[in-house]
Amino acid sequence: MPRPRSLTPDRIAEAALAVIDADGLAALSMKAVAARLGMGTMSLYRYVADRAELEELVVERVLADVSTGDAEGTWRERVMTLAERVRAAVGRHPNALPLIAAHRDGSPSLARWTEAVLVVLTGAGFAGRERVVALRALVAHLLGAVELEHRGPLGGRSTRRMTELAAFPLLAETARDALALPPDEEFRRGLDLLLDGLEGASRR
Amino acid sequence: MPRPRSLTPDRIAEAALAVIDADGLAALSMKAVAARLGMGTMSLYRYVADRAELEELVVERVLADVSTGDAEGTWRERVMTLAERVRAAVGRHPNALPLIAAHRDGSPSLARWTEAVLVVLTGAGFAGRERVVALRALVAHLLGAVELEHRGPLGGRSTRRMTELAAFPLLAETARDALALPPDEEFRRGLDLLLDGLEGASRR
DNA sequence: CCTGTAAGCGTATGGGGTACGCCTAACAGC
DNA sequence: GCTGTTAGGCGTACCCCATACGCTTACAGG
Repeated sequence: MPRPRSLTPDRIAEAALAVIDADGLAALSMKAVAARLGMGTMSLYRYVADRAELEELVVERVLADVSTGDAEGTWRERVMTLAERVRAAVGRHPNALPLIAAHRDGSPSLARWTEAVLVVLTGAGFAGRERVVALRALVAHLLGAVELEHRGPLGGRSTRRMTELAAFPLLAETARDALALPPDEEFRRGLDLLLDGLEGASRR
Repeated sequence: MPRPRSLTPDRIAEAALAVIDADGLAALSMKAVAARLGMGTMSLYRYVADRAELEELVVERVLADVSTGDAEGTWRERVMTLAERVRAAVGRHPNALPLIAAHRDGSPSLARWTEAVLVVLTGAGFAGRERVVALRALVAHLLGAVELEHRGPLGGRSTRRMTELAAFPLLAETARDALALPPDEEFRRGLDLLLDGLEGASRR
């Protein structure tokens, strides 16, 4: 038969991710990815329909690293573990975060992850609307926490600037406190607050 | 003196928001905004340094609508009210959500809102690291919930598609349950879970 | 009026995504 | 090995975008 394909979706995603990690999301272009693969720009279109599809490959590549097995302990410990795995995967490619937010609904790996969370929640006694609310609260919390961690406002550059805002004294004070709080601990304690609430709901 | 300015930042933000509301975020361009203001493209640059600054104007315009006064009741009711006001403001311009996520740290209105939340939290007994964690958890939850509400996966088009995923039975079942849950109720109940957890922490 | 200042804008540059069509590499069967 | 077929690789061209630069023009004070 004819000439064999020289690229796999995975190799393409890897190249795109390399561009994003090295030079930021703004540097992602068909040209840059093709160059890193040693091809001309238009050759990429043999493998992806358009830029959006390339972005989806990237997102899936990042989220495919998230394992959904081996979570041990009580249901809340297992939820925590699953959440931390997503956080870790995203943390490996923080520049890709806006892509992940934009394309997460198309990711099979995230669907797999969500199913795993639902297994745990169901085992904990959640069902029907309670379960919907619990799942969405967890996902919202995770999504927002990851976004906050990597895109201000209370975490780094802009936090430092906030410590000087005389007009907002509590904000300045809280920003100072925030600088001393390691991100891991902050994430864990924030999620613990939600899990406390969920535990109350599961007993009701 | 010389010729007077014919535009205000507010009029510019309004025009940009009109483009976004009518034709989506992808339609936002210097040209489209200038056209809506009855000017040539380059005239806009007399008022904003670049596209990023225009986007900041849009974000500030959306968030300036959020009132930080008049919140009544217990501290958790007041936090709920403040959160719902942000959700309502964003809901008025859902297409602008990615911009808000990108530029929220530059918004004075959001700083004002954050200060208001901190006043309530401080009044409830939160201080130091506890307060940092509480604030960040609330903001993360709000940010994530708003994003989930307006950009899938459990809310609309893609939710409907998920009801048919045989490979993920719980996801399909949960998606079906989600379709019957009004967004207002979902938001309120999700935030209530977190507030339950915060209430426990405030008593400790 | 005349002049200085800043508003308004036309043009040009450099980049991006991608439709289209050519050339050619690689394989199957003979 | 020769040949025909198929799809890979890519050059060109188009349109849209942001924006640097410099010209032209409107206005206000002398």
